[in-house]
Parts: sequence; structure tokens; C-alpha cells
Amino acid sequence: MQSTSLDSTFAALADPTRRAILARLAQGETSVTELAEPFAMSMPAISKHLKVLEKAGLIDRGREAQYRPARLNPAALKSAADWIEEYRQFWEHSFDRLEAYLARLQAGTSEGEQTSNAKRNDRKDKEK
Amino acid sequence: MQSTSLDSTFAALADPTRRAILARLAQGETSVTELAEPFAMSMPAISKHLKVLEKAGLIDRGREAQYRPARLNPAALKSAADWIEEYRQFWEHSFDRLEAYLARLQAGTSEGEQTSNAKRNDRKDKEK
DNA sequence: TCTATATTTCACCAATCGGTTATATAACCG
DNA sequence: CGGTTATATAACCGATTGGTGAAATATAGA
Repeated sequence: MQSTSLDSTFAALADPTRRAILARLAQGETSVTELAEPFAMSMPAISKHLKVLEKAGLIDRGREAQYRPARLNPAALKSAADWIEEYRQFWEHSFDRLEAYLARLQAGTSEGEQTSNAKRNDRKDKEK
Repeated sequence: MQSTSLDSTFAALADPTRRAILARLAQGETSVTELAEPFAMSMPAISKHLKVLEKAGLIDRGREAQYRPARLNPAALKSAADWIEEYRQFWEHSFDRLEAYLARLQAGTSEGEQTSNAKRNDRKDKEK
């Protein structure tokens, strides 16, 4: 709800062409023609992809004669990383809590006694 | 090109409703009705969001009586995190090389000599 | 069995997306 | 100036997205 920029950032990252462009830019800034080279698509398509990346804040554009070099803008990537980072515990050591949940659920699947929503309710007992 | 799963993962993360759902699931598994509660949209909409998250591998679904509880699946989030992690240097200490580039660009924008061909150097002097 | 609850599927819709070709703009160069 | 190069914009198109309401499905329970 309070997040708006992450929308465009993640959306931009959802396309393999755009991720490849970012990977390319990680090696240094480059012209659009260079960027387009590896791809089997027209220049306007690349131009659109660059606009998406730029609007997402993932790249900056410059002007150098006829060239409009693109360069990586790490800030947006950091935002995305920060968001995901909050879930790091879930794929690291914190199988303790989550796995415990699942195990308990697994074990007591058919023992529903106090209201059918009791299961969803014991979300509530999340004492860390 | 070589990445396929990241497409759907990042695409799934691009929607604020779906990110909110994940945030909710971080506290424990829940029923669809529970998940839908905070949002001003119909149940089918939530159902669709859950399907997107499931296809992206971000959540798993269970069956418990009439309920189809959703729970977080950290693996997909880790994949996304891993991808972004490769750029970590760019927002951390590694401004050395990148910033040097930008600084040099900034400084020599108008006087294009041998320093200026160095800027765009990576355009690969194509020997056509 | 019949009914209520939880959830999904269906059919539809407008908006956005990712691509195209054709055209326009901008800057260099002879 | 005129031509070439680099890039962007315009108009268009089919596919996908994110939502809807209505109907179908699954399970529990009186």
C-alpha cells in the first residue's frame, strides 16, 4: 500500500531482456546500439525497455553527442534488495518457527475441534 | 534468456497487493478469507493473486477442510535475492570503478579528445 | 440430505505490455 | 548544406493483467 516505487522496480526486473541489459551495464555504461546487439529485436523495442528501466530508477541516461549512454543506478536495486532482505530469515536459519508451524499443522490436520477457523487463528499465537 | 523462473517471481513481486499478502504470510499461514480482509477487492481477485504467487513459487497451498491455507515458500524469494545480490557491490563500496567512470564523464563532457573516446570505449571499436 | 461456508472457475472487460514498422529528431561529418 | 548515424516517438497489434459478478465445487455440519 505505502509502496509505489517497488512496483515499477520489480516489474522492470520481471523481463529477461531488461535483466540482461542490467547485467551488461554492470560492466560499464554503453550506448543503446551496443545494448541492442545481443537481442533479436528492433531498436525501438530496446528503447522501450530502457525507458522502463529508467522510469523504475534502475538506470540513468546521459547525452554524449549522438549517443545516449545508459548506466546502472544502484539505488533502485538496493530498494528491491532491502524489501526482499526482510524475508531473509525465512530461507536462512528461521526454519525454526516456520517449520515448526508446518510440522504442527501436518501433525494435527484432522483434529479440528474448536471452530474450523481455529487453525488460521493460531496465527495469533506467534510468540517469537 | 537462461532465466525463466525469475520472470514470474519478479512479476509476482511487482504487485503491492501480492507483496502485502506475502508480508501477511510472513507471520504465519492463513486462509484466503483472512488474506482478503484488508483489501478492497473481491475474493476472486485475491484467488487470482494467490495463483500468481503460487505459480511463481512464492507460496504453497494446503488443504484443510474447506480452507486452502497459504504459506510462504522462501525458496523463490531466495532466488530473487540471489539475483539482486550480484549487484550489491554497485550500491556498496564499489563506487570506485563506477563512480570513477561517472566522474570522468562529468568532467570531460564538452571536450572530447582521447579521454572522451575512453568514455564510450566499451562500444567496441567495431572494425567494419 | 439439505444448507452454510470457503474457495475456485468462468466469462467478460478495460488497461497495460512487448513487440512491430514507419517516421521524426538530434548530432556528427564531409 | 546534405548525408549518415544514433536514438526516440507514433501508431498499431495481439497477448497478458487485474479486476468484476455469477456460477461451480468442496467440505462441514444440522
